[in-house]
Amino acid sequence: MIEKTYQPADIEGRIAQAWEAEGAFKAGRPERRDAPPFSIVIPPPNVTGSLHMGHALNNTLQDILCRFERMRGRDVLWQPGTDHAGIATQMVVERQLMERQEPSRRDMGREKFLERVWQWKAESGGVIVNQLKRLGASCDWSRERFTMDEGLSRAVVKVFVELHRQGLIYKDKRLVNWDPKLLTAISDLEVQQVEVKGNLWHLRYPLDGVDFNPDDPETFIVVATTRPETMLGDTAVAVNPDDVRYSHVVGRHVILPLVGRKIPIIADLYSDPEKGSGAVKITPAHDFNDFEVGRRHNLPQINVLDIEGRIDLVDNEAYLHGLPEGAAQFAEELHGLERFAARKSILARLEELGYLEKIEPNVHMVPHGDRSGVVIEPYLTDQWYVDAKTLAQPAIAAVRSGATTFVPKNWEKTYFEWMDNIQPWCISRQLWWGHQIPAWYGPDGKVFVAESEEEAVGNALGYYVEQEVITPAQAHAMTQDASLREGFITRDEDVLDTWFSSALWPFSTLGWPDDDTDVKRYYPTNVLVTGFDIIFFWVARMMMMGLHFMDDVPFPTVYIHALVRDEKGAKMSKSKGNVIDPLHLIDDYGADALRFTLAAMAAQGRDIKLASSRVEGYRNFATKLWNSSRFAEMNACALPEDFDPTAAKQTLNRWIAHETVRAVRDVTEAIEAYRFNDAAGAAYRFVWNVYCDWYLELAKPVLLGEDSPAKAETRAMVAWARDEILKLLHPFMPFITEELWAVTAERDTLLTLTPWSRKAEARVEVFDAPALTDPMVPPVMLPAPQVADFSDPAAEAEIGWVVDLVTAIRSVRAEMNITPSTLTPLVLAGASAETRDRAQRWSDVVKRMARLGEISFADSAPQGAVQLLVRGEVAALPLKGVIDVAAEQARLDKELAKAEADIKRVDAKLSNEKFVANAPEEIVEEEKEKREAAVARKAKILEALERLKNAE
RNA sequence: GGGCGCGUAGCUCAGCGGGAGAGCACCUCGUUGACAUCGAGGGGGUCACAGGUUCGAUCCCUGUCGCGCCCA
Repeated sequence: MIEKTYQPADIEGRIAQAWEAEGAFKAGRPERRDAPPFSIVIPPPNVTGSLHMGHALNNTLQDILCRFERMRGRDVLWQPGTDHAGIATQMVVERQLMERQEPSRRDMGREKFLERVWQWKAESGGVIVNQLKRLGASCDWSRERFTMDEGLSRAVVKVFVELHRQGLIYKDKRLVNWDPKLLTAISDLEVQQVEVKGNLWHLRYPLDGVDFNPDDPETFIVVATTRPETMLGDTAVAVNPDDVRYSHVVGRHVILPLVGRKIPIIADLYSDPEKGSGAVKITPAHDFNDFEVGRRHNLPQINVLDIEGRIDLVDNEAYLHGLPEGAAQFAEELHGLERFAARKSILARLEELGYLEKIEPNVHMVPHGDRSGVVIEPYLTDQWYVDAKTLAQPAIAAVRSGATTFVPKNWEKTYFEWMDNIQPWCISRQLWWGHQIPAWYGPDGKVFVAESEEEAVGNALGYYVEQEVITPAQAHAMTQDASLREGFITRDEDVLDTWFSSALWPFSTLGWPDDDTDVKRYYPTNVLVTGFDIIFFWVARMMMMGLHFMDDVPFPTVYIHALVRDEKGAKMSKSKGNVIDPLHLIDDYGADALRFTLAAMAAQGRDIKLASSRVEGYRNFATKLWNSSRFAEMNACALPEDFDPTAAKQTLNRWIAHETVRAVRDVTEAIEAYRFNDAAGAAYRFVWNVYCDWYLELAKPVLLGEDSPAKAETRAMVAWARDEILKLLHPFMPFITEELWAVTAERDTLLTLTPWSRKAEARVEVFDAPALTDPMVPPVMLPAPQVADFSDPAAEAEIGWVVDLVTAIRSVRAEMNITPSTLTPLVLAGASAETRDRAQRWSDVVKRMARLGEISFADSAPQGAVQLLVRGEVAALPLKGVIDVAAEQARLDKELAKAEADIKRVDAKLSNEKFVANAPEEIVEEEKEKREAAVARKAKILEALERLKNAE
């Protein structure tokens, strides 16, 4: 029995358990061993994260595809899991330690701290996974993976070692985005540019060989800078080669104020004549652009900050090199000053000595760490890098050749732009939580990279024996006893960027490198579903690693979906400025309503601004579906064995079969094309505006009438169409459809494993060695194909007439303010034989739905009647005395004007020679038909007006 | 400064070469036996603006204005 009211909260948990108990979402179910696989890897959410609207959308769309393909008979693997989120997780645990007033990370040491992280992960790391389950995500949860798992860690080590061996991973001294609070390098993508009101300080750098005089511009050159404190590390002044103001000084030198270093004036295009003074100081160790300029001109790199962003000059060889007497004292005075304090101090000194020309307010972008919130320091350090440029080449080629395509296609441009300008990928992080880099150093700093410590130590000891640094006996002892080699051979302390492991996700989760059974079956995956902000994070890196290690793209299709405006609120709701929490929406309206809303709004290429009223609207849709199933149940509608909808006798039943087949086709094709909003829209309209509004209403007289073959057939058809609807909606609304599936009949299987109906026009082919990368391989478990091709234009014409007639009468009744209790007679004037037949067949229904009394026929409409045009014929409501003649006249006049306007417009077109000559034939034909129809309409309206006049 | 995208009904959004649609809101009517989380009917839009291409432009092109995002 179906419950009286639809209560999503009551069914969702129970249904989820049913799926779980059946193992419905497990990949490799025995009966699908020979089915073509369909696989998706989830873009692994951050283990510290919780479900936001973006996740809800992303996973709803993946789930629609997975459920759809599962119902089409494929062996679906939706691979779930989370990533270990190095910085974020480490920060969460550190905060926890602080709150509990426990020893800090550094106090407890690395090993103890990592234990605590794992403990945290065990206790709180699964939050988002459970939230995804509430959403209904049909992942194979038994295969859940974590980037720090043993298996995935082995993949990481193997990839690192192999890339290192191939020269694609190397150690280099370059500028990185340094977080002086977290004390680690971070990626470009973790840096946020924030607009800051600062200043542009104009500094006078005295020219070498002349006496500096602040009042004589001939004795100095002015440079403008936003970061005066970095002047300590300046190694040149650059001017634009085309800037005539400075051409005479190129090649000369300046003496760096305060410091006393003699540095050259160079010509470089980087210097923009329009900006500041046109001359710019070059600090290769503290600015990314300057770093490049420095490389072009072989400038020294002088780092003047320590890891915490404090001035670091004492014992700084690079800085002190070549400085005059007294430099050491100046160095001591500034040493240890925090960078912003140093700025003040340096500016004060410059001003005092006449080196500060002016201060100009300046708004500019300053990089901030998205986790720490502090200003990021471009910082010169030794880090590990991936040669991304080399790895990117095949990844670029794969998209150019179409081996991987983006949907929508315009995102390929973004992809290319990034890939073409890709920089070396800094993969080391100065953190503890993550994959520790498999590199060991000897006493001279020589690096040994290997998959295991034993191997690395063996290689190292062998090398140092050969170099006669140690004796073979010492080496042997060190091999045996790790404590003996302490301080001699040490492991790199750093860990790898989280994205390094995420890049391997499409194959590491399948068991690589330990077992390639699943790799063979499920790689490449069929599609990656993600937001565009993630193209750089995941798509590019997965492409590079997949192509390099699997020799194939990780996915032939990348579906990029819209962004749901998030917690910043600016876009969410103008009035409230609040986030909409998907879990609250699930509480309020059910997961199905939320999912359907997201799907319905997921039009390609547009952001989603979600209004909860939309969710409410789709919850009402779910209720509608629920109640229509109740109606079917109350009328004992059940599907008999071997029911063949195409063999139905009743026109109404043939009509709904026809409409159902069409809906199945529309929905199927839309999902195939990733047009989720069209799919949802087609299903919605069919269920509500076709099945509920008309089919069930038109079927009521039969269902409420006496038993007959027609009634039996109708009961069967109501049930058949309902089942088709449940299947059609299941990918979108899995919970309610599964529940209704269970309570409306005895079922062999869960709905989620029930075959999808075959769409019309699909090629009926036996599954035969398809390309496994084709996401739209025909399914193997196909039901009766004859249904797919069914179509009945005659039934469509007849029911269409009924619908039009009822609608027209209702409309005019409302317009004339005729109360529902007034039953009006209907006269069909000059009706064709076909119309007479139809009218007789549908008399009961039309009477009931249009609130009619008797239906009769006449040659022409009675005098003083309201006359309606239904499919070219006149339907008259004799309402003498009831209607307002003047109002009816006005109504007809309006219609007449409309018809005349139509004729005029079409005539304008048809009389245009160019239109007739240039427009496609079918368009011209269409216009002619439109004209004929309008002319006929006009004639009928004129007749009607005439009769109205006579009535007066 | 460069790139991408968006300005369509009061609100949130579809459509995108041949006289514009949905959900919500609004107005009128409805206690008929699936459903008031409902039913019937209705009002409401020079599709930002200006040019151009075209037989024809909300849709394609150019520019302007407004807004958003990404990258410098």
